[in-house]
Amino acid sequence: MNASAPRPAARRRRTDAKRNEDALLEAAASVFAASGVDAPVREVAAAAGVGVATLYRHFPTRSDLVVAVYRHQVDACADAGPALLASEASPFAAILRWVHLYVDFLGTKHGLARVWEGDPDGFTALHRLIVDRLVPVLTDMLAEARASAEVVAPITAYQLIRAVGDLVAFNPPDPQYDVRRIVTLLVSGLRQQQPHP
Amino acid sequence: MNASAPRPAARRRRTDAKRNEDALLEAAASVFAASGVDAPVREVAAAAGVGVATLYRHFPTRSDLVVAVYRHQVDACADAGPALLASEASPFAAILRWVHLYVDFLGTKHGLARVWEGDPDGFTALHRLIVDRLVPVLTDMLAEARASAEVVAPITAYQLIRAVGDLVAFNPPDPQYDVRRIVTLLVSGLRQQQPHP
Amino acid sequence: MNASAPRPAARRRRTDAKRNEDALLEAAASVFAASGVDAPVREVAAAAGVGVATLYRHFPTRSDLVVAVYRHQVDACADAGPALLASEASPFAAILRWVHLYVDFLGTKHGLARVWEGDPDGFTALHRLIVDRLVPVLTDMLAEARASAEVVAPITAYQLIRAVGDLVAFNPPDPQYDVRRIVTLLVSGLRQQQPHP
Amino acid sequence: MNASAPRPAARRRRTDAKRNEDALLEAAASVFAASGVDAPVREVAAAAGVGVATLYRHFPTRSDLVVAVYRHQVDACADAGPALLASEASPFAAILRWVHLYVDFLGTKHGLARVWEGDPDGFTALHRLIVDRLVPVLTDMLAEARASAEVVAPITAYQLIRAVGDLVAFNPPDPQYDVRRIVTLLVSGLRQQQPHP
DNA sequence: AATGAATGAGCATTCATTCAT
DNA sequence: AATGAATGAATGCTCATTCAT
Repeated sequence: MNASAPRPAARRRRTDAKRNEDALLEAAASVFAASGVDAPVREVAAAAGVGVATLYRHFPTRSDLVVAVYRHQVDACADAGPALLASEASPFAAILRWVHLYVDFLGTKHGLARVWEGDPDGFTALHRLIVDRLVPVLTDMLAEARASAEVVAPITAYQLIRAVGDLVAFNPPDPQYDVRRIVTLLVSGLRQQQPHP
Repeated sequence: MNASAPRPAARRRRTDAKRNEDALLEAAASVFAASGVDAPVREVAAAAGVGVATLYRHFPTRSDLVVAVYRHQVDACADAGPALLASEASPFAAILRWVHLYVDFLGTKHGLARVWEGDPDGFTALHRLIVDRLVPVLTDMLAEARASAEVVAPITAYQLIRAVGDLVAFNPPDPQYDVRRIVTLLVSGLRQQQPHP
Repeated sequence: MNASAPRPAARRRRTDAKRNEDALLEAAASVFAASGVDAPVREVAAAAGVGVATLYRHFPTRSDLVVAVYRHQVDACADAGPALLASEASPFAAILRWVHLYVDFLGTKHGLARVWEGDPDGFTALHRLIVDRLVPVLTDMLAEARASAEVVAPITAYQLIRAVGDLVAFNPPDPQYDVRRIVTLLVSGLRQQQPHP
Repeated sequence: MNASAPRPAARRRRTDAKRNEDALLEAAASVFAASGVDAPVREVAAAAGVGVATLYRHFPTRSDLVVAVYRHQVDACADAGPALLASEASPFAAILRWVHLYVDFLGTKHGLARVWEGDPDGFTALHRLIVDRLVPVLTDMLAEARASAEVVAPITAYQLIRAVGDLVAFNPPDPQYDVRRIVTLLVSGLRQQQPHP
């Protein structure tokens, strides 16, 4: 036995634990989609087929769980920004596509709007994650779009991301109300000089 | 017994009841502003100086209370539509002003975003109230703005009102995030042909 | 109807509420005796035949309940001090009798020792009650006993009361260990000059 | 296999196990002092740098751990009895000194009062240890003191040891309440004929 | 019509103990 | 022999709603 080959027992234990963590993440994603991020922790644990304490072991606070659930998607979204800038016909087109990717990410996650409140309990971590990863990406895209004069409205990336979050957060798929259309409306406003209300 | 001369006792009864109802409405408005529309009913009853059961008598569901609290403001908002259409420089300008009046109304009411969810428990009534009173007003304003080609985006009044609600609902005054600026951005998008995302 | 004859409904309500409160006090006394003052609140509520929330209504914190349970007995104990001073053959005899009344009061109350810890959660109120009501009584008795030279040890009433509490707190009736005998031993030490350990 | 030459592997195993046990004892002593003997077992295991199951292997019950932690000190205390009898000026002086050694031992161990309860869960073992080791020592000392008529109160060693335990158990250092003074008061009572309460 | 006491379900969290590796 | 992940029962507390007076 040597350092590069850990004992099977140890590795297996970790494998099982990882399996549980994955099950929790899947369960949480599903439960959050169905019942919002405020769903009872017991419900998540039950959906994952584990005890509540197991959930607490892996994710000591609800915030940790929420962040873990969304981190992958946030990362993918962040990575897509530069790619779209390169592939789309114009910076504005890239922004529009990127914002819709962000909408995909926010998807069905009810209750996520609380992320933007200064909630001391929970959502600080997710708030930070989004701000840290997505705001810089969109900031760059907006800068390019301004350089080409496609975007003229004095809106920051933070404001736009937060607004989209609000628009999506509480809207499950609804034939009467197509979120994408509204998000497109919002983004298209970037091309307008802003009137005085 | 005849309608024009109720017995003094009965009249007194009604007077007291009205007084209670008014106290409840004031209390609810204040509590909702401070703690959101999810605030405990006891808190509202206590603020009004009445028992909880009295609250329930007047407003059997939370939804009824919410509606009653906001009906006056909704009415005022509805009435302002035609007036703005007459006084502002253009239909678009009128729409912009009117939407900001609506923002004023939504103002400090945390948690109001749930109005748009298909919440069976509450909010159905407020949803209906807003749809019944405000959507027609904004529909007319949009029609005029389209007639003058100021507005070209294919957005319905319902969609716009709902979007503004989402944008405002969870955002207490925050120096980092000025809701009005975002709402203006959204409205200014009405003047743009909508791109395909 | 006049002020001296409240409406039957109101009075009856209060009567019922009082009945519940009494039931809770009895239940708490019994449960505390059996399982200590740390016993689950649910257990007390169940023993009283009421819901937990009813318990919380009457006694918002555990501390409140504990104090309420013991207040009557503390009062009785306090009142007995001067009476014993008058009736017993000597101040020392009165002290001895009084301390044993205090032992009766502490009786079977397991877990009560925590009263003396600086427990921020709970017992501050009971601690204060005992200090406020009993310490002055015993202080007077000790003063008289010192005046007649029966008591010479430099011990304060607070120290003695606390010591007796410790001796009794965790000792349910046990044939192997008679608390009264030990308490008597402690009190009889008051007549001795204290040696240097 | 023979006793005088164990295989190196086996010896190594035992060495490791011993190391773990020592680490656990040190950790437990420290944790018990800081958080009382009720401290979570995980805390002890973590402080020792081992898994909880390792703790359970070495000390199947909390009681076992408590006893192991305190055995050395109990032994030292027991040994001091005869020595003091020889060195002090009188049997009573020896008793007083010895009891204060016992107080030193009980020292910072919060929650130890439960030792005297008939706790089926834990503490039985520590109870037995103290009874087995210390009671005989104090019994001898009391016998000598009675022989010289210094002690006249009919108290057993068991009762005295238990009383001192109760007095010390829940009293962390507190300027308002000096345990040693009270213990001295108790011991000095031994020189008094006991009054009838 | 008004009261407010009572209810009990619901939720977050902790901890002792077991067990597969 | 050691590990530490998993378990789930236990507990404190809150809140919407009902109901007898």
